[in-house]
Amino acid sequence: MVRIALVDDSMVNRRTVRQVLLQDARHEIVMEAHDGRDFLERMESLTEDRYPDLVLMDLDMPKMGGVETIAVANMKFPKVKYLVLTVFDDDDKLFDAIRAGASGYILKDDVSEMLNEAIFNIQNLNGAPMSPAIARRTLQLLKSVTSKPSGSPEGGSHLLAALTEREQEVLKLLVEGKNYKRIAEALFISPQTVRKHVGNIYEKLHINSKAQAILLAHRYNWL
Amino acid sequence: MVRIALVDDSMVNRRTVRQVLLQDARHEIVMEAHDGRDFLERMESLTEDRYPDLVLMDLDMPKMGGVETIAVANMKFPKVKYLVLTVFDDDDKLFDAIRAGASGYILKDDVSEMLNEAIFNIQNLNGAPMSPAIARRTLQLLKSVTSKPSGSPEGGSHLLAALTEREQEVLKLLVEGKNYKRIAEALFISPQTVRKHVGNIYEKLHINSKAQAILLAHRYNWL
DNA sequence: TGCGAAATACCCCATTTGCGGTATTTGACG
DNA sequence: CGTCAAATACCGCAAATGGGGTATTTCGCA
Repeated sequence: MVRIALVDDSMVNRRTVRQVLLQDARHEIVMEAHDGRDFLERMESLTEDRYPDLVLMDLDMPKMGGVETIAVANMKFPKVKYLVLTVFDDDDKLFDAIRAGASGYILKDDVSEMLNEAIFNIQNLNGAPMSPAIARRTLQLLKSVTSKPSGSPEGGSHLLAALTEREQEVLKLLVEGKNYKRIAEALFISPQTVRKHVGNIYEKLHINSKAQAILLAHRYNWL
Repeated sequence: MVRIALVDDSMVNRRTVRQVLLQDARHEIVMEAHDGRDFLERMESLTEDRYPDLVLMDLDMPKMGGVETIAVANMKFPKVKYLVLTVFDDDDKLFDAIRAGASGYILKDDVSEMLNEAIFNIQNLNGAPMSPAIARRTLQLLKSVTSKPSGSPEGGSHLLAALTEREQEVLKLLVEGKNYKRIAEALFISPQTVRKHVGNIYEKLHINSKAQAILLAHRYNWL
């Protein structure tokens, strides 16, 4: 069963989507929210085992829009996937949503044709479903930014190279905002070991806090 | 009718693809070539009205690879669409193919399931069909080259607007990696007050650590 | 074969942070 | 004048973090 949350301010839209969703018996709607704030609050009141697997998110909502919501939710609930369902097909919205961490982007026009397939793709193939028109824009965007930026990470790459592979793995998770315990869980090692690695990393990079690690990582584009 | 060309050095592959293609009676195979050079030569011997509408292109071929071929062909025959069919799902190949002008990118594993649908998308919806895994990579690439086009303070700062001016000042210093004491010094207030502000900020942004604040700030380009 | 780098794991301790409160002052606005 | 939001400031406590160690195992390579 795929546990799904709907976030859309229009009840009519939710109703439509619900109808399409429930055509597939493996889908289960476990939450409905009418805006981003509402969604976050509902999530925060849940234990992890009750989280949805997938959130279908409208973009244009009062109080807190879809992009901001995805950005925040992606940090707090990184295992949950976010699929944008919207009427907007402009580059800015698409770009923002992708940057915020959306796993897919589907136009409402296409919902009835491809929503269920898209959910299957996200869940089982770890794919990134997009409406055809969106896919096309994505390629164009990707092509247009393909100007080979001059900011080649020369100063930083040699810094990174000073780290062992394991240390780089740890750093990556650290930069994602995870604490020692979560990093330990992700790497199947003890939190103590993580702390040791982090200590070594700090020494090699000449820094002394998590905040500085995140800053450095972003400055040198280790995203 | 969609006029289609197959370019693949393996006859077995061509045979497989042909079989899938011809399931749809609207498809017509007008050319088969075994590498890029072969394809270009055949194209050059044709009058424009005999060009294919769509070329299914393998990437790994002797003499002339798919990427170079697409790049050249796209210049010489700009009306023809190029759809990559390959076993490679690595970023470099994908990136190169898109830059060269591919209209879509499908993994050979997915051919039987989505090739015909992909062709329909390209022809009729002007879409850009991709295997789900490829779509995912595309999004990641797009995200990684996100250099922020223009400072759109409107785009995603809905969240930021929820903060008071003072809170925004505090957040800025927080994101620079300063601890409470340093922030307090910078703003000529007590560290206790800073902590209070930070608490309020976290509540408004629905986050709960300095690391998340830094991540969010960078995601929205409050650099 | 033995050395050293890397990874693992644990210890102690001081500081920082997140989170729950309460309280006072100030300024804007009806 | 009352009130409400914002800014200021403090208290306490538990958890997370940074900094200083030590010890064991593994593995490549000189």
